[in-house]
Amino acid sequence: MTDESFLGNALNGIDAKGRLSVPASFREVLGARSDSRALILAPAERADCLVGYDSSYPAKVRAELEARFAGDYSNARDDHFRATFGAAERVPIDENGRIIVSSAMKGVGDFDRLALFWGMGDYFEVWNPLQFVARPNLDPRAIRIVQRLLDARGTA
Amino acid sequence: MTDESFLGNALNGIDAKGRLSVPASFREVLGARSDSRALILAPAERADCLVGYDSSYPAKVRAELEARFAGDYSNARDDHFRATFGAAERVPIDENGRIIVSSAMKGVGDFDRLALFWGMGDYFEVWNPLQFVARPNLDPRAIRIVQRLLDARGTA
DNA sequence: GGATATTCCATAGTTTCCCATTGCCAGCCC
DNA sequence: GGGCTGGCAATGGGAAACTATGGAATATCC
Repeated sequence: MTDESFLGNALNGIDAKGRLSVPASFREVLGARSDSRALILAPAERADCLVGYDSSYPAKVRAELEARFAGDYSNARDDHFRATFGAAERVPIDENGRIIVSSAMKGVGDFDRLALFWGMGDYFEVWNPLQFVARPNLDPRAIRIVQRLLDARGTA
Repeated sequence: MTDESFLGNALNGIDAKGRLSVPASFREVLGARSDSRALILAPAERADCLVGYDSSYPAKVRAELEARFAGDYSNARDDHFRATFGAAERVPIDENGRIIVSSAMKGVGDFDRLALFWGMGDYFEVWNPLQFVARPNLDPRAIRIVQRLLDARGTA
């Protein structure tokens, strides 16, 4: 079961083509959960970052939402589905373990040239590292870890 | 289970002949579900937009409606069936992945020159993007995504 | 015939694929 | 221990393939 949790973190570059390497350890977890050839990216609920799941996630959420809104034929139900599915993307992972970050997702996460992967157990987050370290109330040890990754890149 | 959920979005142009490209990712889902050479378009129940699904979906909708209106022999029930099935169209997808938006559907969705495809999991919606962003109570992140797409098209 | 629709081909901009390079870490030998 | 070596992870670049879209050519209808 330890295989199936997203742990740890990584700071990777986004190149001119929008390509971004998914950390090998996360790819392994993705493979253990469903299919390592793709992942799901979506805007996070409460922060300007992205969340990533394995590709079995949409089916799960669909079942969940359909149960929750059974018999509900309201606009609220529709808007909820809109926010859930239309704003998410299925992103294929190439032979080298990379994905391409669409411009839509770049906008949502306010990305520049770096992307920080952060394990969250059942899923993971992808941050602009500068937004991450600027976040108030976050554990200072976490911030120091990222600060060190940034320093190792030679980027202030 | 391959991915059979409609995820993500796309903003495509409607040309002078009423031609409209169906996003490749949606065509893939259509193919995985039934037939990628056609789709069903219908007026949405609660908004001035269209809903689209694969050709196997009407059967599912019928089952759903019959359950929802079981034992209901009202005019409302009949009107609902009229709106659902009579107003729907089976639209062929051409070699280049395009459909023709009939003038009837153009009226229903109040389309101009752009069409926004929006994934809803089990189906998808097609909007006039301006109507979409003007919609109250919709997740602001979804609206921002569309706003960015509109900006990328230049001020149209 | 004229207008409306349908099929076919052309193209520009991306995206995808493939291969090369770099750097890191582990293990190993001397 | 120091340095060699092999494997893997991350990244860069070029070329092929594909998407979205425009226009021309052909068919269809009144």
